[in-house]
Amino acid sequence: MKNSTHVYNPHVSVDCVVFGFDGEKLKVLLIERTIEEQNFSDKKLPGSIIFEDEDLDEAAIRILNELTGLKNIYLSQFHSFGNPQRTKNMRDKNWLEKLTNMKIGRIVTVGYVALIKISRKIIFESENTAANWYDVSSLKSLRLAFDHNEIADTALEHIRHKVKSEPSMLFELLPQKFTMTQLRNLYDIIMGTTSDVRNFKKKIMQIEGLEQLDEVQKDVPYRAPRLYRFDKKVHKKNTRKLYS
Amino acid sequence: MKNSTHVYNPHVSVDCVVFGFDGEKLKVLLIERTIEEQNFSDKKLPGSIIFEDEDLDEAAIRILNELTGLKNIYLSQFHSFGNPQRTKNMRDKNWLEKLTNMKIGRIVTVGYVALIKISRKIIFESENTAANWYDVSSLKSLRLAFDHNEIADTALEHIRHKVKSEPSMLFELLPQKFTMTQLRNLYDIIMGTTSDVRNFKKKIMQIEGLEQLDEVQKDVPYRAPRLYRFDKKVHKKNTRKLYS
DNA sequence: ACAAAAGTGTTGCCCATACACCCATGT
DNA sequence: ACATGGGTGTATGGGCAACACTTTTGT
Repeated sequence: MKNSTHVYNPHVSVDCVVFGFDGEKLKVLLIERTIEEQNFSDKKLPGSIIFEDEDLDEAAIRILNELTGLKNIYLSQFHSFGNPQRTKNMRDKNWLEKLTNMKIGRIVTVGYVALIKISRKIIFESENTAANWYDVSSLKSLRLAFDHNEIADTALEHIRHKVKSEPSMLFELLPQKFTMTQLRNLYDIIMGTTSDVRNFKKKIMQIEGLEQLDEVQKDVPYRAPRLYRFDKKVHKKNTRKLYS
Repeated sequence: MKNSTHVYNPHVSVDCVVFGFDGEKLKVLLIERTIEEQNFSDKKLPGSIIFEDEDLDEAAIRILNELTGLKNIYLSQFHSFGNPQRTKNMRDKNWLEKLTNMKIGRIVTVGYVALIKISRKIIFESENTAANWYDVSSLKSLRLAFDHNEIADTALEHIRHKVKSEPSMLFELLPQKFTMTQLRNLYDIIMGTTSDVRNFKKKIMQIEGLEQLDEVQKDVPYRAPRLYRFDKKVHKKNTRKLYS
């Protein structure tokens, strides 16, 4: 603090790791980045430098809204990344400076996890950005821009922990009506487990607000599975002092 | 991103919530802030704007080292705070600008929890700062500078969660040799529980590396309690795939 | 002897796990 | 009829919670 010549203010950005679930695989939303001069293309996490009068949560909400058109997305800040080297790669740096019309020295980024229902058809083509879902399992073979591989890995760790203390967050990834198998698959993919069918059902049905419907899935070439839904309001009402 | 006139770079700081335990109470380390012109005095968390080429973790290490002279302190980043209003209070703003000799618009801060053994005698008088331990329970009646009450509360929440998944972090707060009662008190204060003496011992003794010594505490006016110690190396060696 | 805190085991209960067979549907 | 995945119940063991009396030491 005393030697203010050492003090420096970086840019601050928010990066979002957006998870989705297609019924079988866990997905991440990545933005296609093309650098035409170099005939080069890769992927990055959605993110943006924060605006002048914007809170961090607000910035995350804005980024997701610009990208998907959706509001009321489940968001959870998980970690901040400030390694001075993280924006030093020349390709990344040039790309950023061209995009923002600013000289970029250093960026500290705040990481957010977002969970969205992949079922909602979303317009992923805002002006100059294209986004696509990628299997989480394919992440290790993708070289994302900046330190986005590290950020995505940390995000995965984060939701793993969070599912344990707050399993109801799983329903943010499922459509309004879903089958028990989908729910169990989702749980197992995130947690890296292989749950027993019967035991899983017993345990998960303890969650307030999760209820079995008198309805089955249509158009399946085998015995139609029953559908379930999750009522957030019922859940919140009856889940006050839980999460011991 | 498209409207770069909205983009703005704030300062980035790291604030540390330093916890200690004196055998009975959980303590936080607060810095005395005096504004002589106004004959005013209050407290704040230790923190600093990050240096130009410094990672966030490094900044936290530096802050704690400048404050206590210690190295190898347990550190854990827990949340970032970026509300644009958080540095808008005039008293805080003037104080900051005088201290840093810079115009301060906005500060995004990254919060760290630090755990230290209160037993080590520490020099808390670095040049112009004085720091003292305060009971965590007294926090709600103290009006800290900036949004430091909120930061401290979030830090407490954080260690509460963390103790559950990683109870060995409790030993960071205890002296090298400690009694079972101290350990249990510490656990109960953090978790807000009142554990049964026998059950607690059974459970906690499952931790690898925690061992009972053939030694008792001296100079107590009642039956001398036995001492325990925690061996970090033994713990790490035998605790690979745990924390399910 | 008394005050103050330390130390120590057993039991019952509940929850988590393990496990196998029949059912419904489409081809 | 067969292939595919859906759906269901019970028995067992381990871990957690409840619980009370004796020991040590200083005054």
